[in-house]
Amino acid sequence: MKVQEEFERECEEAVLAALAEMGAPADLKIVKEIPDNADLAIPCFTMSKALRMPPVAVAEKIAGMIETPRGLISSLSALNGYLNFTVDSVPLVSDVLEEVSARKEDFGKSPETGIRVNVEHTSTNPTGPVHVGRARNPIIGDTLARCLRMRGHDVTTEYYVNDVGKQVVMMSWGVAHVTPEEVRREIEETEKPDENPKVDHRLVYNYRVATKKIHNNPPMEEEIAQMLRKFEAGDAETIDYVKKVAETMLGGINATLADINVHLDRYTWESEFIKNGAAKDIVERLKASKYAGQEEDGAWYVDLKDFGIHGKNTKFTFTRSDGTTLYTTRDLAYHEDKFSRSDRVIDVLGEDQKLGSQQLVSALQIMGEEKKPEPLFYAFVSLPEGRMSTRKGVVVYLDDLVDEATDRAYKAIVDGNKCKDMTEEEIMGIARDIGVGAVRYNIVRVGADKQLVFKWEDALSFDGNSGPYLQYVHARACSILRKAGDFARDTDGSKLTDEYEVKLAKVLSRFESVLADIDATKRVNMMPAYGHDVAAAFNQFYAQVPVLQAGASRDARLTLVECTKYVLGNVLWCLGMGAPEAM
RNA sequence: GGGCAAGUGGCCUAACCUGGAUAUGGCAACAGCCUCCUAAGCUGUAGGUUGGGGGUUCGAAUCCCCUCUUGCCCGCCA
Repeated sequence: MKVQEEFERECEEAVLAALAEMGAPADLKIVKEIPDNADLAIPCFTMSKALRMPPVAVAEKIAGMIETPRGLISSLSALNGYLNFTVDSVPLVSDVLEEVSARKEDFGKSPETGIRVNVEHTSTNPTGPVHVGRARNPIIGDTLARCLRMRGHDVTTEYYVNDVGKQVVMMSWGVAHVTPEEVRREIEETEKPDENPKVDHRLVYNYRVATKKIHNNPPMEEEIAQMLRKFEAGDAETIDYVKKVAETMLGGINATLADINVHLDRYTWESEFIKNGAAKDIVERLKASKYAGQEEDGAWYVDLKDFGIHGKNTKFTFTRSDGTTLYTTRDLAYHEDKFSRSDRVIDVLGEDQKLGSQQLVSALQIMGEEKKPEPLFYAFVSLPEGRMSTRKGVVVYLDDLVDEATDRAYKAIVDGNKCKDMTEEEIMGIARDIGVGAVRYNIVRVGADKQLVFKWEDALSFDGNSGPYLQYVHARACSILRKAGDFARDTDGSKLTDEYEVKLAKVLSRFESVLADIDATKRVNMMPAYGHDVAAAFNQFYAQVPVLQAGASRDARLTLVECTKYVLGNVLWCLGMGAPEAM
């Protein structure tokens, strides 16, 4: 994308030269914007004071001093105090097409940076299936990881498995001690039973029966407490048993994640930090700090009031009164572990973790750790009835959402009679791509810090600003290329001067800068927005400009179509969505 | 009580970090467009005091203060 940069440089230089001639101070700042009605705009408000002229007059004076066309600048006009520059589209379009054609599916991908980035996401407790309220985590995390890979970073995605604590111990107890008969009765008593045969859905019933049996039953409570103590003491048998149950549950969770194209590179088990003593080391290091203190009954804490922590209690407790470690203590050990093998550590977390994350950062600082995790928070998805709760049955499972979306996509394909030449298997594959695409897109398109109310009609939307809208354009482009057969690539921008052709090429050229923005801000919702821009520009082009019947510009247009296919294919890859060649 | 985040046409949403022109799209509504490359599409119409109030600025959806509403948090839980 040399031409765009060159163009911007030329504009800037021309303006600076004009300003110098007008006697403006040399350090005058120039602001550059890219608006809709021009390729580059420079507002003249800042110059107004220094030159003692109204902005509108400044703009007009400068515009009068710069002769166009000149280099890559094809025209310049002054309007409302702005200088609006237009680029010579011919070299620009040629440049875009050449680069995309040369790089193909690597277009937008940066050279390897060698920066090791760890993206921890999902990390949901292995005590039940993934529901839509939590689905934002894997979707945002996976999308971010994919974008960072495009940036050339060495990315590892990672799931922190919480296989420690009362919840998982109860869960394992339930798996070991609850009989099938008890499970059957529990299901019968449930108002809206969960019919899904996957393990993660089934084991929830063992967990529920266990909770009920243990409640108000002192001998059993003691049994659980006993297990917990053994666990904390590092008893390998107990830890391994609980881990095995957690692994079973995780199998179900991973199947769900795989369905939405999310694969984790690595799993780290919380229990490791108890077994290998890392959590104990953290305790010793924190105890040695000047912020450390001990309650009368023996619990240790660090006081974080000097670290910007507010509230009625600024103490951050890191051991129980009996000296055992807490979740956050182990999380500190985990972060040290991640720092030891990464340059950047990104934690995708629910907004309920904000305070915890802040405390973690402060504790790391107290320990003398120089690196800081980069948290990425998302607000919860709720239902119109309120907050999601498995217990209250106010819940939509991700498995059910994906199934429903896939079914609807299947019907749309069959109803649209678009499957005459397809096998059943092909139809199913496309339906899955579309269903999953709709679900992922719908969640990732909204800014992470925005509260989201889940509505089936939105999640299952296949038109307008939706995942399938982008996929449809990909399929359309593929269809044209299929029908065209072999053609000679033609990147000559002088053959693509139609307004829609130029607009499309300009949109394509923005891909790399979108990736750079996401790298810097972690705002993954910019990717679906960009994809929508590409798709919309293509659809307009498609409606206005014939390709196969284009005569002399046929090859050039086919090249533009092919470039769109590559860019959109890469966008869809970043979004973890399939790119169907027909739909 | 304190802290953190969000509030944008009937509904959802973009731009907010880094202040710039007439506030981006979509859904729903209305009116058009398939003898032509996939109508999951395209074109047009209508719909806004960016929750409210103050301030900074030549200029505020964007920054600051106040206020209201909503969500999240303030465990020797994970």
